[in-house]
Amino acid sequence: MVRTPLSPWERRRGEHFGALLRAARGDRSMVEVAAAAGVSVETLRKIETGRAPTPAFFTVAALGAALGVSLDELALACGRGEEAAEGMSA
Amino acid sequence: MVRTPLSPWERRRGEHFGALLRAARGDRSMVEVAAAAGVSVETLRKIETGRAPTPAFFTVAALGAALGVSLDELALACGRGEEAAEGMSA
DNA sequence: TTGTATCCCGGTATTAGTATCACGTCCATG
DNA sequence: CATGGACGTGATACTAATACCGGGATACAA
Repeated sequence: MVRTPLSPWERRRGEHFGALLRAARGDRSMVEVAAAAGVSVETLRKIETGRAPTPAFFTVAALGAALGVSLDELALACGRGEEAAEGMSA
Repeated sequence: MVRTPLSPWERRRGEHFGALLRAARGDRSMVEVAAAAGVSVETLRKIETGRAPTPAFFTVAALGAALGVSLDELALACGRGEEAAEGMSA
């Protein structure tokens, strides 16, 4: 076992992350946003449903651009309460 | 063969992305930043050298938090090729 | 009813990310 | 010179993300 098998909280973070994206999608259809972001509808669905808890950075960036949401806010909303934000002693 | 085998410009984007992270790391050591971000040094090295052109979103988020850089700026600096790929022939 | 459009889920296939191991190198220190 | 730190690279292992395929359910219009 060499790779980290996705912690439970990572799964939950993925669900929350997908919920944020779905909320940002609003009334627009998945096909609409997926096409705008340049990803497949299946991928968008998996991310929104949390079945893809840790999507690629540029995938999220494209979705964020298509949805008009900030990546920093997304990361902040999902990464809070985790050591991912440590090291800010600067 | 169903997955997109990473376009050449995606590879270049990954190199540029890694260069940005390395620049943001400054004089700090890889071990330092990798530990702060919660990723392995090898992963950070691969991302910086561009051998991992499309890292995970939260990995980038952790690195961005450890380095004190904005995810939006990172995506903007590298993701501009997203829509530019339509007319980018070079 | 039929047709269309949206959403949703299962499986499948391939690539890619992440982590560990082992090697070598450079530089600074003892 | 020897040692230790950090950097770099190659190989290896395993999980995960992405895309494609088929299915289904619901809602609305013709």
